[in-house]
Amino acid sequence: MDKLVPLRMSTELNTSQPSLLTSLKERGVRPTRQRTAVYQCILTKRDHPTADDILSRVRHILPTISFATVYNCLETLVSCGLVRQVNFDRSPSRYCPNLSPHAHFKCEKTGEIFDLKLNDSLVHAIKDALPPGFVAENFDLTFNGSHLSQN
Amino acid sequence: MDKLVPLRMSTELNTSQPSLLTSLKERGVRPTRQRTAVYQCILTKRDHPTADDILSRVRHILPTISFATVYNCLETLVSCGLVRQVNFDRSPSRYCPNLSPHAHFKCEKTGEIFDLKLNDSLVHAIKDALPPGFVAENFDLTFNGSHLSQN
DNA sequence: ATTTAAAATTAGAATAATTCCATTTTTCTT
DNA sequence: AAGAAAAATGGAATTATTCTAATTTTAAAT
Repeated sequence: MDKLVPLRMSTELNTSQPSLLTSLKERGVRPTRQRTAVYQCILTKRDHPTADDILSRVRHILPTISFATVYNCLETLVSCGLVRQVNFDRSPSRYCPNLSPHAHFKCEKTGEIFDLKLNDSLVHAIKDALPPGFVAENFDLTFNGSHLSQN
Repeated sequence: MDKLVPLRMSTELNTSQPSLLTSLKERGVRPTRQRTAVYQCILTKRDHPTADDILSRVRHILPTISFATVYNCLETLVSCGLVRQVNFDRSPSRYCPNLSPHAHFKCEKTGEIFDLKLNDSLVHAIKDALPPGFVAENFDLTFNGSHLSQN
């Protein structure tokens, strides 16, 4: 498959959740059962699952789906800009359907990953950190720390 | 070896380059020939080398050094806060001796990685993106894009 | 200077996430 | 229904990194 150019940047504002069908068809990518199921998994439980997590979840719906297919589907969804791939250091990639501009926070105690909304002014300020001659397609902002759940 | 607590955060301002000997001794970590050589390699050619790059460079000085040792040394240097580990997606980790607050920009055309200085106000603004209850030890900001070298 | 114990280095095996490959299946178009 | 293109599949391959067990080096104590 050719590498697809995402229509949206990971840091671009996007309020309306685009439908899978629309987004895939726009690019002549077939909305197969596997792709639909993988996407639904990511949308339903938004806990930044790994490919491994996704495989076991999606197998409840499509018991014979393979690892290779999960990776293929994820690649397609990321290329289409429907899903963001989230990496913390070199741990397994995680997948996130939130397309609005946000950073990621990983709690070192629980391993939980949180989306942190970035407001427009910060997004602008970050882009302004680029000196002349540097043109960015996207940026990633990740935090490591601890999340104090107030009980 | 126990996990070391870095004295400095990756995002903390640090003008004086700390000496290897001082930083290691402060923590009771032995300044071996291998560690010294690995650190020198990273300092000398600041092109964000991978462990593989470092192995071949350091072998000019210590021809028998092993891969395991390079990884061990890098782990120690990172734990001591003398070196930052830089990750872009899931490609091999790169190593950076620049301890001042900076982001990383990867040129998709050339693969080059650039340090981008972050001024204090932006560092503050980024930390302010954390909602109450989130305490970050550090953050990483990475850009992907293209670098237009003006000729 | 020797001895000793802890720490560090080493080579090679092991691990694990991801990608590749060759084949089969599905899907679209005619 | 047939043919062609795309996608899915299982398993093998890849690769960065970590682990392991044995050896060597180091710093400290005698």
